[in-house]
Amino acid sequence: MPSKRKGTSVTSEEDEDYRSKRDRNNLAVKRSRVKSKERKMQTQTQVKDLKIKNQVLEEKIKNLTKDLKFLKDLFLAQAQTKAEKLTNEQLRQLLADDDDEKNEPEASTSAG
Amino acid sequence: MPSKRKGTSVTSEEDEDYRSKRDRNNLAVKRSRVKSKERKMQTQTQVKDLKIKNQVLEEKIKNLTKDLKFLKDLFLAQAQTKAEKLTNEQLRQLLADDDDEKNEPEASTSAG
DNA sequence: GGAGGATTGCGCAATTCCTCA
DNA sequence: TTGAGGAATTGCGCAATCCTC
Repeated sequence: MPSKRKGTSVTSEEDEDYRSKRDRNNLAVKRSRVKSKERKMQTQTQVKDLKIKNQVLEEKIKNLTKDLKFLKDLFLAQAQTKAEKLTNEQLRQLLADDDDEKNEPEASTSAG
Repeated sequence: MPSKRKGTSVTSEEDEDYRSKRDRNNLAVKRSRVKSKERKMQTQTQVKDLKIKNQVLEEKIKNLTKDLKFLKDLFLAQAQTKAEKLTNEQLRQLLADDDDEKNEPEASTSAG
């Protein structure tokens, strides 16, 4: 726009440089903030999702535990009734509450 | 032109008001941003925690499922071997895969 | 080695939220 | 209930810094 020469030339040139630089930075700032906001929101929905998933898993565990207890009781009762070859001790070992363990229950007992 | 003077000079009074107001707001802004940053960080750790908890639950489910299968097989084999009063059909019902169900497995069958 | 976008702390101003007479 | 006044939040620009090519 201003085709100024010498005198103010350096200044106006610097001004233009400065301005365009600022403008570019302002755009960069906007981009950056949009991105930041997006990330923020997405971690929030992530929290929500994880909480839900968590509940589902808890529920599943509840059901599995219940089923397991049911089967254990059933099995125990039947075995007892039938007076299997397994001794009570063996049974107890076999059915030891392994719900809290991290390892395979089968490995915990080694019946000869 | 800034004509100061006059203790009650509107200008200087307004200036002071303005300044103190700005200063207060600047502090508020700082507080707000600190809080915001804290919240941000805490939801991030929350995500991390939830992910870990989730893994633990998954693992637990894996183990429970395995235990359940083990017991089912055991029970089934034994029942079969012993030729229980329960028919195969009844057994099948009783042991129907209820892992995916949301209801109590006991209710699904009414053995007489 | 420096140009240029990305981040970030900061202040301003507008707006929103909150409280209390 | 209302509305005035102050705190909190938010969009925005500046400048310093970080980061990368």
